[in-house]
Amino acid sequence: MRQLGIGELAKRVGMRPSALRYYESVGLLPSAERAAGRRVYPVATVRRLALVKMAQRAGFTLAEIRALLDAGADRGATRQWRALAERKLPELDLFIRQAQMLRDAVADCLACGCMNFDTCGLLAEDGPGSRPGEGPTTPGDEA
Amino acid sequence: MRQLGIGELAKRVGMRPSALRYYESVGLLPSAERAAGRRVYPVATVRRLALVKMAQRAGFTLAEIRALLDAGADRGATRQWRALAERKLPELDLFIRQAQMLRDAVADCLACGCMNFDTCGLLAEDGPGSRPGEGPTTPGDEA
DNA sequence: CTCGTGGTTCAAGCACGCTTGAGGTCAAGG
DNA sequence: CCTTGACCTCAAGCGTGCTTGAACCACGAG
Repeated sequence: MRQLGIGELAKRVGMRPSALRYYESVGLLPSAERAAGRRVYPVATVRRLALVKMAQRAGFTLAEIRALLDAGADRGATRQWRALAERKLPELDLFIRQAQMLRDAVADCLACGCMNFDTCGLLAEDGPGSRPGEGPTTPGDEA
Repeated sequence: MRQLGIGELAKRVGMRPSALRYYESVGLLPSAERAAGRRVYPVATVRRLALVKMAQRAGFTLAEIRALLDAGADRGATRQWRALAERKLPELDLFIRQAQMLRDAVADCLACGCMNFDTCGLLAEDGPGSRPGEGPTTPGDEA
């Protein structure tokens, strides 16, 4: 069984078939081969989708993920991929650090028995508030 | 200057005033004091908003964040907060691990000179695909 | 006094990421 | 044969998280 139907693929990656069709429609998945009209996926797609989900949770938009995955499809796209990747790496780092801070905050708050974030003594007076490297929403961003 | 106008607060946290009004409207920020009809925020709000952004990036919905922040407002909410926090902690951990995997994947791909994720040899054949603890969504699959 | 700036409310609109519904095809099984 | 069920397409709908627009108010500078 090196090929998967859409239902089975969906089950494997924990999504709904409709989501996979949607991904195809927006170019995040290549148009799947059809057998008797039905989509048939190579098993490798599971991997691709795992990457997609990971990137998504890390705050990438589907468009960005598509850019990352598709790079290399033509020459010059590689350049784009490197650019995007290099731009995103520090963001990703920042993001991980923040996630850890949040995790620790939640854990500490649970441990210290305080009632919430705001009130928690462990969290008092430290925040920078505005961070560099993630400027005010800079919209003209993606393609 | 221990008080901030909405514009200034927005600038400090890198958001738009409209977003802050929206947060107030959905109860994520307490209804701000008014001076001559205008919202005036204590500086501490900067911290609260930093927490909000952090949690948001970590995949919490605004409703969940509100729950986390507001817990303690009344008795019994504390129970809820603990429950939510305990439920979210492992999620947060999983999430951080995944973010790190992604980060490393991106970094490795950049380093190895491959063209993209899919093609990258460093990433070949390892994925579990479906993870436990985040089950296959299973809501009466399709029609 | 008038203007500009920056605030107010409320309703509507938008982008993203899917889901749902209508209407149809195909293949196996009772 | 005829139903069942998984799949197909296409269009419309939905939840979240804001933004935008219209219409109005308040304050300070020129």
